[in-house]
Amino acid sequence: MPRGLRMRHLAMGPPWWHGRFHGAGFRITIPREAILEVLSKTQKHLSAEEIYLAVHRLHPAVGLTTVYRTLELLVHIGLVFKFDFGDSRARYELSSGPKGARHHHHLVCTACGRVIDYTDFIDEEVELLQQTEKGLAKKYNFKITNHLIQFYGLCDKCRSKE
Amino acid sequence: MPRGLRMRHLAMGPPWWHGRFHGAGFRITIPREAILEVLSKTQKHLSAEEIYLAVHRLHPAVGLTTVYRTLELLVHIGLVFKFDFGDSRARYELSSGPKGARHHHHLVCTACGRVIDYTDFIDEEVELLQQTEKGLAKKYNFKITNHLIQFYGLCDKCRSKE
DNA sequence: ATATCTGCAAAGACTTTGCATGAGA
DNA sequence: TCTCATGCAAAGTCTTTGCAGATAT
Repeated sequence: MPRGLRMRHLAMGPPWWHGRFHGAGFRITIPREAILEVLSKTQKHLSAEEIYLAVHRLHPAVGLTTVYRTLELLVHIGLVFKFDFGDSRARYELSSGPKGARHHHHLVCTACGRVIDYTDFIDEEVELLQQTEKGLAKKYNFKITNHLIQFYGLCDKCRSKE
Repeated sequence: MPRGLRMRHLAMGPPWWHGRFHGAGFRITIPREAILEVLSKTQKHLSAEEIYLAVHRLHPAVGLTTVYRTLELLVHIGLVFKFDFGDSRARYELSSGPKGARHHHHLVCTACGRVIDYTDFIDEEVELLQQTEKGLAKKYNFKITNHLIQFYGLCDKCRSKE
């Protein structure tokens, strides 16, 4: 693979996440870049296989195993969050963009599995969560790094079917 | 199987959850009673296999398949909540006791997998959540039935190892 | 009486591991 | 150059399904 693809990044400075890799002693490779690129260009909650298929279109040599291993790594270093929406396969999302944007939570329909991202009330939530985190961290001597909030119920379509 | 076991329940009136079964057209059977009994007597977050083993001690004839099917049913009718703590097996908890007690959330250590139940700050959380639920229900026309909150981080033991 | 439920065995789905080859720093 | 990363194939683990026999109401 020629360096062309990577030159595109270099032309606008190294991608913001390179530091995270080097800092932790990991290498920057084509599959890793491709997976991050796929994740950064979607708003969906992709499964490992969906990521594999998308990456595979750009770089057919990349295998599913590498996708799994890379996702595990990305979750480990905090670049990616792994979700379980109850459809028995893991879903992945970039934990934050270059600007730390896009913080949101999920609304999951227990009938059809649809997942809606919402950012409403996030400010109030975040405020309460930060207080809670502080209190919990102190009481249980826990170093809290993340949180998960999901609401479950019936979406409008499934509601009307009942 | 003689009716002795069930007489014990009848002697103190039918268990509180019988109505939930009959109302939904499901039958009350030994395996179902045994599974609910196991769940009601633990504070742990049991996996399907752990539940199976516990049930199996009381009723060796009950199989793992039935445990899975029963848990699915219990989750469906809202008696049990299914969790994912990241150890790639589902965990189950009674969603509430006879008195609706024990509402709590979880603190998950991402290093060792330990899960701590906490009830601190629950009141404030619940208040905020109810407002949020109301707002979300309206905006997205969702009928919200449940929520999930988990905090992730390092527990005290894993913290000191780093 | 009869629609449900159960247990066993087998299949299914997602994810992980072993190992030789290939590639980043 | 020398680890670290990858791909393929195979294995592993949890969970679901098919079906005949058993059971609750």
